[in-house]
Amino acid sequence: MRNQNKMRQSGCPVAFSLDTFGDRWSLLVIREIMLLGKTTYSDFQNIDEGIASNVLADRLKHLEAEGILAKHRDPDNRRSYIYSLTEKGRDLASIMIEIILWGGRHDQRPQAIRRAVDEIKKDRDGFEENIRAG
Amino acid sequence: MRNQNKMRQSGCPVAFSLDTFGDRWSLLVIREIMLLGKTTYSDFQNIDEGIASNVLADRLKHLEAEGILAKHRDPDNRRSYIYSLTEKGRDLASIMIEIILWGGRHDQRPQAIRRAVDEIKKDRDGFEENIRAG
DNA sequence: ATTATTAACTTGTTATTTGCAAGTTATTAG
DNA sequence: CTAATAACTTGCAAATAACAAGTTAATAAT
Repeated sequence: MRNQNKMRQSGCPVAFSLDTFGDRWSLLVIREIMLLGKTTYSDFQNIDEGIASNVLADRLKHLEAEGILAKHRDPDNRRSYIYSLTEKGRDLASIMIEIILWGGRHDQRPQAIRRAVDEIKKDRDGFEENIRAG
Repeated sequence: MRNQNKMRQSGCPVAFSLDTFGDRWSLLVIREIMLLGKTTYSDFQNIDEGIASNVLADRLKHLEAEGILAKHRDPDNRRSYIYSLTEKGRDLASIMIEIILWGGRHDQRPQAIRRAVDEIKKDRDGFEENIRAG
């Protein structure tokens, strides 16, 4: 794995947070679950940004170990697993929202997708409560 | 450099944000400037978490290219440069605050430093305005 | 009942990035 | 004039990531 499990023990809450969920792929997986309702390994493999299979496996394992994600069998299909956010994972909602809003403010590209940005601007609290409800 | 400059063009604001500032070292450098008043290359080299010199140079270059940091000569010492946050960089304040708060909520380690957490809890708006004032 | 397909990974290999030690250049301090 | 310092850069080994292919168990199709 990477750097995250070394836990440099600086005691800083920022470093702690980053060690727990702060890398590109972890946050994109969290986005998929939190915002796009994706739940399975194959859902994540289809992420637009294209994650490698071994890296995805590594990140899922790490996020589960950190208590951000939970993994359960799919009751309707014994070869599937369903990944979901734990309470601790849903508590990332406000960070995710701020990341989206910042992106919305500074992304000038024509292909920028504004859907989530607009939704949050319209009713931020509702958006957040919705995530936290699980 | 890494991955960040590939800009996978997914159009997603989360991916955009992560490509701009979303890796461990970038965020730790931003923490140093935003919260600890550090401004120089040698300040950053002394980060508790221990960043490699070549990686630091890479991240500073990237953050400057992305318009998060500005680099100016130190008027009092011609061999120094002073790095500072741009408006766009200071606009990361709310993300940083949420990251700190999340860390504060979930870091159970005895050595966890609560200073910033407590300050933000006491007066979040003041804390944020202070950062945004530059 | 076989065979094909799917889901979730794992493995092997190559490419990229990181970490670490040392070196460079332009100041500034003694 | 010599030693330090600031900000990098370079070289190289080690760790990670990307890419392609393979494995195993379970479901779907014939």
